Formats: sequence, structure tokens, C-alpha cells
Amino acid sequence: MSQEKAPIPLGSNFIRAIVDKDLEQGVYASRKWAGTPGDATHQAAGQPDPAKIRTRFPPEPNGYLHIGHAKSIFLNFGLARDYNGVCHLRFDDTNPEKESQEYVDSITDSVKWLGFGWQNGGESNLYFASNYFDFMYRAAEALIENGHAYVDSQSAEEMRINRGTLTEAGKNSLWRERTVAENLALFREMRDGKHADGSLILRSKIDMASPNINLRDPAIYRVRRAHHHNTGDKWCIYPMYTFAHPIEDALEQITHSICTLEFEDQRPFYDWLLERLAEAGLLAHPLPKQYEFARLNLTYVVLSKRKLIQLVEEKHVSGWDDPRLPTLAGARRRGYVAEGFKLFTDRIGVSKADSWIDYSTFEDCMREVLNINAERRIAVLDPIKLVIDNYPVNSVEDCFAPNHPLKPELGKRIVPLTRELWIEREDFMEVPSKGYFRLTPEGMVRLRYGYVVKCTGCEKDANGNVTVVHCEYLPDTKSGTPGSDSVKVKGNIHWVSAQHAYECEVRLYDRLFKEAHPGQGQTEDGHDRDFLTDINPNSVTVITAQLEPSLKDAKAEDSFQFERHGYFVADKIDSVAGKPVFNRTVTLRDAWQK
RNA sequence: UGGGGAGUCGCCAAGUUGGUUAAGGCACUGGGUUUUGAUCCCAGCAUCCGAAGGUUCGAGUCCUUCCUCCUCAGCCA
Repeated sequence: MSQEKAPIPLGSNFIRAIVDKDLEQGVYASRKWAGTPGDATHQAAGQPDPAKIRTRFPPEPNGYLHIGHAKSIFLNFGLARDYNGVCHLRFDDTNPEKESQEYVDSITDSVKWLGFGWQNGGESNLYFASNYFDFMYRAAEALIENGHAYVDSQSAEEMRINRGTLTEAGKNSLWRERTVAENLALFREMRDGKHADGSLILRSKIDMASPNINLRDPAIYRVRRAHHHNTGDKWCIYPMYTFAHPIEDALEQITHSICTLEFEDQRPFYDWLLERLAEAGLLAHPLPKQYEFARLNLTYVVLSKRKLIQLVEEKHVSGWDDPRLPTLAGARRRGYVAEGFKLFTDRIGVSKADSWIDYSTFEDCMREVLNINAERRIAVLDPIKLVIDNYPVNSVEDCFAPNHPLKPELGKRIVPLTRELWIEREDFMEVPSKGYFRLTPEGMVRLRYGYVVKCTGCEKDANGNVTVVHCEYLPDTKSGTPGSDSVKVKGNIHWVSAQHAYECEVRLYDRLFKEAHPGQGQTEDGHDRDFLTDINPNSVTVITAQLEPSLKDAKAEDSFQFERHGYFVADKIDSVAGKPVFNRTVTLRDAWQK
């Protein structure tokens, strides 16, 4: 037998390699889980954790989720699913000034929409960092008691100056050597509201000369009188991310804490903190470990929270769920589908290399799943009349159109054929360009699912614009009859009976930005370019289209392929029963360059 | 300029302890099928792994030097 290499598992990446190794070595085998988050004592009373690994998706509820978050969601929830683990949804709500319930709600919605949940057996793994404030306070006191933290009286400005620079060491604060008793007293006073916002701050005591600036006594607790969406006015001191996040992970028995690259420099503090708290008996080994991956960069969109907020607040878009926005709420309204996100995240992989993904890669993923899932319908978006002059005036004839060419079991539906039809303006050319094989004078074309017709001419208005096209049909050539192949034509155009058509509003969306990297580069006079100048002025076109009658019954969020055009969805918000309006999700690929 | 990361086909990305022909996907290019110029099918697509040296029977994988890019100086996350 030859020694063949084991096949590389699909979707292999460096994080899976780490998990594989950890599992193989039993790194987390001794973990216990009491059913809820808690400290060492709490967990020690629990059972061996049935979850092989625990991951978490920890958004701050201060904005809407976007495509970049989808990458993280699929990574974390996907890992848990594939390794018999559990993934927690945790709101990292340690800064009350920016956070709100509105964001909490939209985030839970989006996670569910992508197909994930937090119910695992009998437990609900939906958590809030703010529910750990009591423990965090206790942990801070423990740090103080063990000489690992002190209360600083420097102003923010002084702290900044004394932190040093990238190349120069910082200077110790004058208050760095306060006694444990003094620190404890002051910290309690901070908690009890005896000090003004910004007047005192709790810092960890590590090394002001560290080459890693994040280790120069980072701030861990600040005084901030602000109403918290979850804890109300209970606290006037709040922990910093740096301090809070490792603790959240540890209390939840997270094994693999996965975040983006910009937190790499934070990892030494993450480990330092957890070790100190383990020494103090508050946490037990094995402790969670942090791993970092490259965040998503997508061409033709902006994903920074600041820019998204600006687009919404300055009303360049209609709201957080504008179909042109890369938010998950917007994507959903646009007609993008969860399964497409799954395909996309599988396809782009996970690594530590900074990369830019072409927006078309994302669109292709959506096309791919929509092609499989979406039923076909007929829509004329830019209508022009076609009259079949040799067809009886009051006749209505049934034609049969398959609902899905790849799924015959979905059956066919009837589309009525009459003498006067709507066809696509671009399907007729009086003077055809090279390679054009649709309707032209004297030319023949098939009316899809109907007859072959021969063009006999057209009418024009005073400006020379074509207003009506005339043709005659070949009675023996109806689709589905033996004679249908008697006349071979290359062109095949879609149509809708003018008498039966559903006249409907359709929004044709295009990219929000006309540049691959909005705002990148500099202006002629050397300033940074404003990303707003790259907004595509034609990112949406609202038209009145003529749709096949059955489309009247479409329900909000139903997706269809409008044949020869693309994928469209009945708008989630603006559709009314019996009167849906459609959004173009993405066009079909078009290999024919005019 | 200090610390921490990253550089494999146009875009992503495997490549675990060095082992002989550098996965796969997307894109692209040919050809076929097709009542969507869609889909689908078939074929092609890196003598080369940021660069230059070196170690070795053998290097994308080890060593040295260099280059480029990202990231850190919030009482944001």
C-alpha cells in the first residue's frame, strides 16, 4: 500500500489547525462547566464541559452588523458546530455612552437570519458583559490587593504624555507607588461616586518601559456617570475593553477567543491579566487563548463603523437597512441570502494576510445559491410594444413556463399570450450591431415558451424613437409542440401580455461607490480624499416594469430570477399583499459585451 | 525610527515534523450542451513560492541579510 497523504479537509485554515491540535492533546479536557458563566469556584462545582470547544461572537451593541461581521459569525459559530462545541453570542457592552437596545435587537436579528442561535440543549448562551460587572469589580480589587493595579490621579493629558512614544519609554506616574490600602480606598470611592468623571483611573501596574505600548500600565477602570442600557445607573465606573474582554471569555469558559489582527498587541495583556486572576484563585486553568485573523476588506464598499454611520446620518442612504449598504440588514433587504454568505465565507477562507476581496466574488456567491433556489419568472423592465399582426385580436392562449429549469418537480405555470405584448426595448434593433441575434427587421426570434415570430417592421415617433415593433408569428412553432423545432432560431426573447401584465415598481440597485477603494489616495493638493466623493450617483434607479401576472402574489422577501435579467426580491418593507415591489439583488452574468 | 504581524497564479488560499510533478476555489481563455447571450460540462491556466545569498542528496518549508505592506502612543472596542 502506498503512503498517500491524507486529503486536506475543505476549509482548512490556521485556526482549525490549532483546534485540531488542542483537541488531540487534550488541552481543554479538564474544563468544567456549571451551566452558566462564573468564576473558578462556580465552574469547579460543575460537570466536565460537554462542549469540546467554546467560541464566542462578541459585538459591541453600538452599530449594525455588516458583511465583515458575517465572516466572524461564520468562523465562530461554524467552528463550534464542526467541533461539537458551542458558540456564545455576547454583547460587549462596557461603554454605556455608545450602546443601546436598538443595536442589541438588530444584532440578534442578523445573527438569527444568518442561521445561528444560542440555544444549546437546555442553556441559552446569550450573554452580556455588563452582567459580569460585579465579578470585574472583584477582580480589580484582587489586582490591587496583589500589587498589580493602582489608582492614578494624572489627567488623561498627563497620562498621554507620560506614556512615551513608539520609540521612547514612558515615565512612571507619581501615583504609581500608592499603598494597597490607599489604592483600595480610592477605588472604592470611585465606585461610590466620590470622584468626578476623569479625575481618577485604575491602571494595571506592569511596565512603563515596555516596547509594547499596550503594556505600559493600561487603564482598566474609568469613572463615567452614564446610564447603561442593561445595568441602568447601578455603576458609575466601567471597565475598559482591555480588562473586560479576557474576563468575559474566562467566565464563559471560552477556549478559543478569536478576534481580528488589530488586537494582536493586546494579547500579552490578555494573558497577563488572566494569569494574575488565576494566581488570585478567581479563575482556573486552562485559561482561554486569543487568536487573531485578518478582517474582511471588500472592494466597492465601506465597512468602517464611522463611515456607515455617516452615510446613514447624512442621509446618503435611506437608513441602516438601505439595500445598497453592506449591513446585514441592508443585505437582507437587497435580497442577498444567508446561504450565500455561508458560501462566501467558505470561499474566502481565514488567514492572517491582509487581503482585499473583489465585490464580484461576493455577488457570484449570491448568484450561485440564488440560481439553485430562486424560481424563474418573466419581467419586462424597459417595455416596448410588440404587436403580432397575424394573431387574432381577442385571443388569449396559455403558454407553459417551467418554474425552475433545474427542478422540473416544481412544475410549470401558465403565462397568457395575446396579440399585444411587452418586450424589452433592447431586444429590438433596427440596425443590429455585429453579433446581435435578437429581433431585427426581417429577422426571426422565438418568443420564449411561445412561438417563433418574424419581424415585419416598426413605428417611430417624431424624434425617431421606436414606439411599436410589428411581427407575424409562425403558427406551427409553439413551444412544446412537435413543430417547435421546425424553424431554428438563435434568439430567444421574453415577453409579457400587455393586457395581463402587472405594472410594478422595481428598484435597480448598483454599487454604492464607483471606486474600488472609496476615499483611498489623496487629492491634488495633498489632502486625504473624502470617501463621499466616490459615491455612485446612479446607485439606484426606480423603474416601472411590466411583470407576468403571477408575480402579483409574491410575498415579502420572496426571491425570483427574472429570466435574462437577474435575481430580484420582493421588498421586505414596502411590499403590500397583492402589490409587491421588487429590488434587484444582482444581475445575471452577461458574457455578451455590446 | 521601538514592538507586534503579513508577503505562495489576476483575487483568495492549502501547503503540520524539509522529500522529489506547488492543493483547491474564484476570475480568465478555448470547446461542447442549452427555448435564459444564464446555468451546466470538458480542457487550459505558477519550472515557481517578496528579493538575494547560504545549509542540504533534496527547501515554499531551515539559516542570514534586505525589501514591501499592515498594526500599536483612547479614561473607544
